[in-house]
Amino acid sequence: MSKGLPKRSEDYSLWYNELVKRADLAENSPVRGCMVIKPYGYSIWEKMQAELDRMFKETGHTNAYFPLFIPKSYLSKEASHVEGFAKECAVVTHYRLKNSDDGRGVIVDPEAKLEEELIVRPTSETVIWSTYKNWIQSYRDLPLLVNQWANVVRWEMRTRLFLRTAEFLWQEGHTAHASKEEAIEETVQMMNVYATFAENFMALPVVRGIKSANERFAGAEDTYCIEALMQDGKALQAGTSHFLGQNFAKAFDVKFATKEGGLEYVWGTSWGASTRLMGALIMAHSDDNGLVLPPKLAPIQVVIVPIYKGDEELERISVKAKEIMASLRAKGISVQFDNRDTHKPGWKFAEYELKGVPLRIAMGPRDLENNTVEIARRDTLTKESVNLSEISIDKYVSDLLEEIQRNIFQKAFEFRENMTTEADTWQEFEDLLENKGGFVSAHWDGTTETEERIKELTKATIRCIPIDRKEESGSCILTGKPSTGRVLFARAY
RNA sequence: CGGGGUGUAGCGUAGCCCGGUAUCGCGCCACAUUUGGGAUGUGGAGGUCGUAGGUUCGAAUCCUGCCACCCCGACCA
Repeated sequence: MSKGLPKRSEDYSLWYNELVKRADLAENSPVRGCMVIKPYGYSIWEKMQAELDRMFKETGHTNAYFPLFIPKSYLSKEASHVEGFAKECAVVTHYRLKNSDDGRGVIVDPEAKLEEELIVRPTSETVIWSTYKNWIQSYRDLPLLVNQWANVVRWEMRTRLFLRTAEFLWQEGHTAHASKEEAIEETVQMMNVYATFAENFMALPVVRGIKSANERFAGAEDTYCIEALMQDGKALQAGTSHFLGQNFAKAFDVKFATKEGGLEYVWGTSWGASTRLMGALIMAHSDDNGLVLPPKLAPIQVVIVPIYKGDEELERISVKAKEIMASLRAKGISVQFDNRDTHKPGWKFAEYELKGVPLRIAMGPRDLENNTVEIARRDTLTKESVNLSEISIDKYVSDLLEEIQRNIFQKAFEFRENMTTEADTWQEFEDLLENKGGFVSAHWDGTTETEERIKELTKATIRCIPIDRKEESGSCILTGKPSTGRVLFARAY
C-alpha cells in the first residue's frame, strides 16, 4: 500500500480511479470493460440493494428473474428501442467450441451456429413483455408489478469503474397497468423511491425531473430521472423511471379485457438503478484522504483500534473494547475491533480513513487509566476524547452516526446549491459551464435542434426539466425564442 | 471506432534515442528493536521487460501486427 492519494484539485479522474482501487472497491478485470467488484465494494452495493429491495417490496413489487439472452428478433419489435441499443449489443452466435486443428487451443465450432442469434440483454423490456403477453388477459391480472436484480451488458467504448462498464449490475422494474394515469403514477412513484433512497441513504441530494426527448429512454414516452451533482461540477444520472405508454404492449401484443368488456393494450413502466450509484456515492462525498461513506451504507460503521505495548496491555484493552463492541452491536451498529498485531495504529488510522469508515474509536493505556476513548469522525476528520463514565457509549455513537449522515448530506446539499446557477445570456451560460461547472439553470425553447446545438457548442446537455420548476416566461438561452420555464444544463458523466 | 500517450517484480518507476539479459522506492518474507497518525535496522525472495512475429552473433532497447490501460473526440445507466 503506497501512501497518498492524488489530489482532487489536480486530477479529479485520476483521484477517482485510484480511490476506487485503493479503497478496495473494484478493479479492472482481464475482460475489457468489465470490472471485478471486490468484497468491500460489494458490501456497499449489498447495502444499497437491501434498502432498495425493501422499498420496492413496500410499494407492492415482487422479484422475478428473466433470462440473460434475448432472441435477436425480439429486440427489433419496438422500433426506437432497437435503434437505441443496437450499437452496443453483445451477440451470441455459436453454442459450442472444439479443439483447434493445430491442437493448441479451442476454436468456435463453425458447425454449431445458432439458428437465431441471441443478444446478451442490454435491458429486459423485450423478453419481459413477450412473457407478459401470456400473463395478462384481464384487468384482473393488473397491475403487474415485477422487479428483477440482474446483470446487463452494453458494449461501451470507453469504460470507467462503476460509472460506465460493459457489464453492470442493476435492478430493473417492469410494470403493466390498466390505465395511462396509473402507469404514470407508478413512474413518478418509483422516481420518488429513488430520490428518497439517494437522499436518505446515500446522503446524496438529487433533482427530480423529466428528460428531454433527446435524453429519453429508447422506447419510452417519458423518462423521469434523479440527477445528482459530483464534486467536480459534473452531473450524474442516478436513477431513471420510464413511462412506456403502450409502446411495448403494442410491439408484443399485450392486451387485456377491460371491466366493460373491451380489449385494450396495457400501459407500461420500467425503472432502473445500477452499480453506477457506487460511482455517485464515491464522487459525491469523498476527499483527498479517501472514501467518505454515509453511515447507513458503510459496511463497517465503527472501528476500534487498540494502542498498546505488549500482550498484557492488549489483553486489558481488549476486555474494554469487547464490552464497547457488544453494547454497540446490541444497538445494531456494525463494529470491527482491529486487534491485528501486524500493523501499527497510525497505519490503521490511515487505512480506515481511506476506506471511509465513519467512526474510529482508539483506546490506549491512557484511556484505560482515565476511562476514556478517543473518537474520530471521518467526515470532519476531527477527534475528541470522551469519558465513558459520563456518557452511554451506544447512545453517543448512534447519535454521532446520525449526525454524520446528516452532515454529509448537508455538505453535498450546500455544494449543489452553490453550484446551481441561473444564466440569462449566452455569454453567461458559456462562462458558467466553462469556469464554474455545476447545474446551469436556463431557458430553452423546447426543441431538439436547439438542445443538440447547445451540446455541440458547450458539451452540456439538458439534465432534466425539474419537476418542481416554477412557471416563468423567458427566452431561450441560444435562440431567444419564448420559453415557459428553466431547465437544468450540465456537463455530465 | 478516430487522434495522442503508456505498458519493465504485487504497485509505482529508471534504463529505450546510442542493442550486450535490468535500476530504485513501496509492498512481501525472516529476525531484532518498536506501537497515541502510514516505525527502524539487518538479511532475503520475487522479472521469459504487455503479447506474437521480424531484423541481429545478440533485443527491454530497432521494425511490424495484436492486446490492454490513460487522455481527447462520437455513444451511454
